[in-house]
Amino acid sequence: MRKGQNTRREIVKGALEMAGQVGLENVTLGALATELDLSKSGLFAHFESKEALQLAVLEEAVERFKLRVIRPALGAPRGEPRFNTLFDAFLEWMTVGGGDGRGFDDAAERRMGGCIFMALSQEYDDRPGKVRDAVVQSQREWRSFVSGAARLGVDEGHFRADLDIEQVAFEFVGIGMTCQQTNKLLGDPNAGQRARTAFRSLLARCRVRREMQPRRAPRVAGTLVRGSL
Amino acid sequence: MRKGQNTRREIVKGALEMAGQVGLENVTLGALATELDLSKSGLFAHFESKEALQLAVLEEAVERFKLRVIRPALGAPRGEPRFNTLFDAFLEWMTVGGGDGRGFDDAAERRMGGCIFMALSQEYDDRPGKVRDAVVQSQREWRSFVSGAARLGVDEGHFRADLDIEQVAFEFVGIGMTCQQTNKLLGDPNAGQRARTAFRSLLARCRVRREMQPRRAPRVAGTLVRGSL
DNA sequence: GTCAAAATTGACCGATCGTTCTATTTTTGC
DNA sequence: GCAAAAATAGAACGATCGGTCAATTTTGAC
Repeated sequence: MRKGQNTRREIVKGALEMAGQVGLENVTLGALATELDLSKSGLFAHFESKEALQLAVLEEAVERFKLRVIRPALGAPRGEPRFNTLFDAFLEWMTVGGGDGRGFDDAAERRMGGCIFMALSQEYDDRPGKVRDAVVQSQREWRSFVSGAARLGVDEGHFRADLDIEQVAFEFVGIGMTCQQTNKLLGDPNAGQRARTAFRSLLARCRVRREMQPRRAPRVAGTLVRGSL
Repeated sequence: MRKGQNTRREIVKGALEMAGQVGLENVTLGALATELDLSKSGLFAHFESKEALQLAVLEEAVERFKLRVIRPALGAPRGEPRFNTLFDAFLEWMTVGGGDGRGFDDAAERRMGGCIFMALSQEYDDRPGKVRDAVVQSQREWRSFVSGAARLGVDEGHFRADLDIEQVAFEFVGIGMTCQQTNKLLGDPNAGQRARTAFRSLLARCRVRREMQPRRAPRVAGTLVRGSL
């Protein structure tokens, strides 16, 4: 018997979309039921509590992120190529948003727009509970993946040996965050280009040395202090 | 007669603090009244609608931001010193959060923690209305101020003449955003240091040329393409 | 101290919140 | 096609939501 599992998925998908608009905490069982043509109790019967639904939504978001961002990166050769692919996929996720990856519903996709994890980071950074814990874990794992990709760049000899990979991850996600604000809130169509420019700069600092300190006399290759990134 | 004006301020301050925890949209008149030892109707009498209260809260946040970030920067000499001061003040705002600047209530200050505008950017990026419009305007003005500070750096001869000042602002705010997530959500005490390191890198790119393109043979000062930042 | 104006209260509105319970319908294994 | 199981519906719960209104208390200028 599996009809129930199917509707459960539909509920989670609908809740994820709604969460992108009003926030996960403000997804309402009644409104969700109305949108999905279900009775409120029929919907609720699939979860033991609203919190359980929220956790399911987060799980779905993580799955989509893996599908749309992590997997494409893993398909690229280790080192700089994978690092670049990771950023491209991340940027795509940030600007387009994460559809469910099975039969694109473009309209719904555009409507969702933007990275749900950024919203969740803000929504739960002061709200203790299981949902917050899950959000924290997802973001820790994401940073770890980014820094891991940078580490592979070092291992492959593409990046500097003394690269601070966590600093790279820090700046990497920062570019994505600004990009989202620039694109979605400020409505600047150049957000993607700005992000790519910033990433190119980050990439350059990963690759070479002696790029950090300002040089008053650029042609003279005198003693240069090694920067931390 | 002015007693009413005073309570109004108290209400707005309380609402701002509450907004930092649960989001501006979830600030509830009842809960706010309880916390301030007021009746719900007595509280509500000071505003024509909840939206008016929200706008007042946003206004208060903008005032605090000006007091804590903009003003210190304007007190520094134009150019690189002001640019540096701006970042320091911004970072302080991001990590400590914005108190009201009159008699520090440290407890309340720590409780608030973090930049309310980041939360608002997420909360309203998909929620049309006057509040969203006000949030957008505040963030546009903020970016404009940052890029203006960078422009002064160019004018003063501290920064490159061909500097893309909007790109600088883009990356500037990105550092702050990641810093907040790293500090508040992930609980990493090194977030501030990471942000400072990232800023030092950005600053270096503002100051000098020829830093963008990777060089396979660093010692050879061959033909170098000028990067956009 | 008086008295009008301002500030605040408390009761109440319909709507909706998450949740529970008991039917009723639909699906599925046989 | 039948019975058991699963899925859905409907009504109702107390609580709270934003908002209104008449009544009351507090305030401030004279």
